[in-house]
Amino acid sequence: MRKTTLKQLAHELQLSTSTISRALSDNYQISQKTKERVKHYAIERRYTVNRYAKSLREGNTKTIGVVICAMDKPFMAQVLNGVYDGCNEAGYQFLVMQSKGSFTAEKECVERLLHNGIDGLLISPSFNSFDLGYLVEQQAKGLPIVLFDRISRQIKTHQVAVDNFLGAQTSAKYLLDKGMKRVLVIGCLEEVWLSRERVEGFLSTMDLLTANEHECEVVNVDPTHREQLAQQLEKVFVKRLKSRPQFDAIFATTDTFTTTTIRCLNKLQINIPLIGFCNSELSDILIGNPTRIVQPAYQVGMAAVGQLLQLIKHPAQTDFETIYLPTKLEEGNTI
Amino acid sequence: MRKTTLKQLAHELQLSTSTISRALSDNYQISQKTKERVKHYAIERRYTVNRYAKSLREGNTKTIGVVICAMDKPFMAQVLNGVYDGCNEAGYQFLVMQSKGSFTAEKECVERLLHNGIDGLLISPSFNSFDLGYLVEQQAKGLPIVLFDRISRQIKTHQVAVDNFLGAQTSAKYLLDKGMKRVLVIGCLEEVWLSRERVEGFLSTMDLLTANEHECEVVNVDPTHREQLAQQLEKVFVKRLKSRPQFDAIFATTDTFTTTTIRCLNKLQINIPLIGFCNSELSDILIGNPTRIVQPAYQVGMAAVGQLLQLIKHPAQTDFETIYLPTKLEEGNTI
DNA sequence: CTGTTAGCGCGTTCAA
DNA sequence: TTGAACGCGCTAACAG
Repeated sequence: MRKTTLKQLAHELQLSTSTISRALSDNYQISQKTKERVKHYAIERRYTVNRYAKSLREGNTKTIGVVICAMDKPFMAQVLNGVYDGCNEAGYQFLVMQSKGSFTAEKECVERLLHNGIDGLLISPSFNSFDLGYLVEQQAKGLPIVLFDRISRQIKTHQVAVDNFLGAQTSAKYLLDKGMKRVLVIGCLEEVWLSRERVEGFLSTMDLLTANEHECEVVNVDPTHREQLAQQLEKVFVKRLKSRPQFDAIFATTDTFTTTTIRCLNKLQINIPLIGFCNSELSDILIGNPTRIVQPAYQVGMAAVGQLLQLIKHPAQTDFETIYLPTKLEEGNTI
Repeated sequence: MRKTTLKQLAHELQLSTSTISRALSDNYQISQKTKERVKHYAIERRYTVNRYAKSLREGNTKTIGVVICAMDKPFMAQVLNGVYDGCNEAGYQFLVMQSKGSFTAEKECVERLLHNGIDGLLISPSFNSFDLGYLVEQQAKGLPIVLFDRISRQIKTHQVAVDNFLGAQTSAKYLLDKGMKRVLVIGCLEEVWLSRERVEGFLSTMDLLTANEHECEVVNVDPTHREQLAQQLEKVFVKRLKSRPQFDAIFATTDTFTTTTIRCLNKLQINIPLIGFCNSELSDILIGNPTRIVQPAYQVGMAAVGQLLQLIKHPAQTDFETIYLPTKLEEGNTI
């Protein structure tokens, strides 16, 4: 199991380790002949550098840390897929940590990654992370950081997000085209930018295109616990939809809201058009076949890695950029 | 960004690096007083060991490699979640590589992990991997390997699988209880153990409980390309279900078969009870509300890590174990 | 109980 | 064009 080392190659070729090292890295000081001999032999002996020794020597790790809420949510799994490809292309690897939505856990994740040794950090702060001071602190110590998904103005750095505002506007336009202007909007209690932007984008278009004649209502729920969420929504639906159907459609502002809404509507036997954010592969075979707003998850991951690698390469960078990627509307057959 | 080192602590406390090292690892040779002084100061200076130096020195990496087909499939994402928790508990970390279903890519993944440095390998071979000789080879060189999900007799080691046979039997029993014995079974063309075991398990119970009076038919399709799969299934459904409904239900033997079946049935406007393997979080709100066979994905990941760590700890191990975890049946409301 | 020394594998001075 | 020597940060064998 012991891997071949430079020393062994050197011994076997009757050369010094430094010559081997230089030959393998195509150093100009080495003769063509020696280079070829060394390279050839290295392949034969299946030599590969010891990453740990190299990292120790060079002071980098060729590893980036990724902190997310949970990797078994479709959106995040797709993002990770993008991160994976982005890293591979560049010869990097990545370590994932899950905060499970806890701010404390999130800080611990970063701590552990730091302890582990990373060249940069990719993070989607949990919706409970109001104070990103701990990130600013690490940044000041020299850690390259890129925020994605849930971005924030608290920290000056590259960021990658989905254009939630535009996505929501598109949804509103879509509904209005179908003649629907009485919409029940499922928003979020917390100060979650994601949901808020979507509510605002939606209403802005509604206001503009209907000259304020829309009859939308925003319901804010607490997304923290899955079961509680279902209960909250059920209550809302019973009250607003069951007796007198005063709404043309529902707009769900997050993936979880969309799927939980389907669950509740189905349970309550309520039939009402639904449009909502949804990134599952199965979004086209969900009950009621809702119209979906799909986020470019893979591209988010890709772009975020790109930004981070660039930041690692140019640490002195001070001109930061926030990339907004567009969503895609996938029509269901009920609206 | 430069982290505190043993040397710095040593200098600042007027001790030698070895004393610091020993104190921090609670070596018995160090006096209580010194230990406390050192530990206290280390915390104050926010010292953490350099994993790379430690690994280089100790010859291990505290990292395990994981090779899977794709991490954005619900089942695998859930497995990874289990792997994550299992690793974290033990102070290990893991590196994921995706084979995307290609045998060549799979071998390259292992190669890259090896190059990177891992203490052990967790792998779910792709359904195109007929020859696991390359794994046996690495095992012979001393690499601890654990197979999960798609297990194989080609390699003697710990393995973790889902009890596919039993799960399929349960499905058959479930259908028979409902009086359904004319079942269209969607199986797999390739020699994929997963699907085959499920077909066999299903038929075995059908044979037993109906004394061969069942009227099942097994259709084998090629799962390689998603779109082709849909076309194949559509053809099958048009031929067998559209004109004369000679079947009571469909049994889909993989997650992909289940969801693609739903897609096709929906498109063709065919209404027939469906039971199938499905591990998505959204399986309860799929069109037609099929009955699902859910695999204990998280537990598979957990158990596999457990096995691997044990193997890493006791490399001489020769008494191997294959763990079979039970599936769970979740009733839909249409069967 | 503590310090000195050596070496894990590598890349990079400095010397030849 | 090549080699010797050093040190990245750490642990362990060997001294005292």
